[in-house]
Amino acid sequence: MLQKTFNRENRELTLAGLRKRNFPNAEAVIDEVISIDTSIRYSQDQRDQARANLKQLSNRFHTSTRAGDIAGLQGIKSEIEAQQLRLKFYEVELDRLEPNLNNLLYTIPNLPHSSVPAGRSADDNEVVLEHGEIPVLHEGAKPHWELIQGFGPNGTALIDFELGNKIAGAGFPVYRGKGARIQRAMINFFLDRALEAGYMEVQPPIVINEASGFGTGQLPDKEGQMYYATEDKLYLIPTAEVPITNLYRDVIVADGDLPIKNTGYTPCFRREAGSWGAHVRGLNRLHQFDKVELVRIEKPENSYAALEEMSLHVQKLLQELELPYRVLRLCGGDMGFTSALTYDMEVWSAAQGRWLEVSSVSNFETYQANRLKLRYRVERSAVAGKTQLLHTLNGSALALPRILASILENNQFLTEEGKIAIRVPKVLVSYCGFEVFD
RNA sequence: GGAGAGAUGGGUGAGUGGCCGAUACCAGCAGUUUGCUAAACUGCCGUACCUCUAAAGGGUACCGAGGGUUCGAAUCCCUCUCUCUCCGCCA
Repeated sequence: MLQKTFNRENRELTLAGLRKRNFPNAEAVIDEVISIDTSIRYSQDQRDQARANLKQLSNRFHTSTRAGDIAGLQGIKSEIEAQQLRLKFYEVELDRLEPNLNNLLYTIPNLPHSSVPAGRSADDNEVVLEHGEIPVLHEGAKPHWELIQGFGPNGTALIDFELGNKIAGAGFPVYRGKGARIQRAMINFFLDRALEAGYMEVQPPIVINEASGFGTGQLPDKEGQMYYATEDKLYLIPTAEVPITNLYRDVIVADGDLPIKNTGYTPCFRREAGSWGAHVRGLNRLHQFDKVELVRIEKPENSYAALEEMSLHVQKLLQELELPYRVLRLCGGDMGFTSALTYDMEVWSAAQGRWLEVSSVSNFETYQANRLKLRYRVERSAVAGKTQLLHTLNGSALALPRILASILENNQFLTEEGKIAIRVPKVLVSYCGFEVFD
C-alpha cells in the first residue's frame, strides 16, 4: 500500500498518478486519507502526553506511599484519574481512526511510473517492440485443443482434459507421455537459464497463510481468486511471487546482500471465478498451471534497470524457443493493482490467430515492501544508518501452458504422408529427449 | 489424533509487580595497543510513530497476539496463535 507520509507530503503527485489509472474520486479519497492521518497524529500526541503524565504520577504515587504521605496520595489519585480519562478517550479515538485509514489505503492502487501510458483498457497498451516472423501455417492447421488429439500414448490426447475433469474438474488437465515430458523439459530449461543469469533457486511452500497474502497484496481484495483450505486457513498460491517475496517479510536486508535474485518453479492455482468464453479454451486459461518465477529485491535507484534486465531475460527465452512475440507496456487502466510499471510479453498463436500473454514483469517499487516491512540499512549517504524501504519486482519466466499452446500450434507441419506432426524447438530437444510429436 | 513444554532485542539466554527497553555472553561496528593465519582493552550496538532541529535532542510504544487486574505489568489472570518434544500414522 501507499505510504502515509508520501500521501500527505506529495498530494499532487499522488493525484496525478491515480488519474492516470482512472481511479475514481481520487481527490476525495486522498483528502480523506490526509484528514484521517492528521487526526491520528493529533490523537497520538494527546495519548502519548497522557501516558507520560501517568508514568510520572505513578512514580510519585510510589514514593508518597513509601513516605506515608496520605494527604499527598489523595491529590495524586485525582490527577491520575483525570489523565486516565484523557488517555482512554484518545485510545478509543485511535482504535476507531486507524482501521479507517488502513481500509482506505488498501483500496488505493500503486502509483504508475512516469513512462506508463494513460488509458483505460488493454486496447491502450503500448507496443514496445515486436520480434520474429509470424509463421504461415499449412491448410487445415488446428488450434492446440484440436491438435492434441491423438498425440498422447496409444492414440489418446497429449493433454487430456476429459481425464482431468474426472479426477479434479475443468481446468485441471492431465499431461501424459510426451505431454508430461515437454512440461518437465520446459521447467528445467527455464530454471537453468535463470541460474545462468544469477538467480538463486528456491522451492517454497505452495500454500500460504493469511499474513503472506496481505504482504504481497493478494489480500484483502483478491480473495475470491485463491483456493482456500478452511480447515487449516491456508491458501493455494496463485503464483510463486507470493511465497518467495514473503520470504523477506519483516526483514532488514544488509546493504551488501543486495540485490536479491530468486527463482522458483511452482504449480499455480487460480479459481478464475467469472471467466468464460472462447478465450479460455484448452490451455489458454487453467485452474492449475506451472510457472517459473523470478523475484528480485532491489535498491530504489536500481529497480528500473533490474526491470529492463528481467524483460530482456524473458525475451531471450522466447527467442530461444523460436516464438514470435511482442512486448507491451501496460497502460494505467490495464495495469495490476500493486504495480508501478508492467511489461507483458505476448506470443503469437498462429492457429488461434491472436496474441497470448505468457509473461508479465513488474516493478512494485515500495508498494509491497511497505506492507512487507522489507527494508535495508543505508550505508553511505546523508541518511546513513536509517532504514529505507526496498523495491520488489517479479516476472514469469515463464508460464508453461500458453507457451506450450504456441509451440504446438506454430510448429505443426504436414509430413510427407500428409499427416500432421509437431516440431519441438531445438533448445528443448536435449531436455525432453525427442524432436517431434507424432 | 493423544500428551507435555515453550514463545524476551541478530543469536544464546537472565529476569515472577515500580530501581526493566530490559542482565550476561556471542556475533557486528568504531577506536586504542601489541603485533600478525590473531589477541587484549574501551566505547557503540533493536524497531516504529510523534515532536523538534542546522545537528544533537525530547516524548511514546513494542518482551508471540489480544483482553483483564493494578496508581504501576516482560512479570499476575483470561483468550487466541504459533513453535518444539514424545507417542500414533506416514512419503
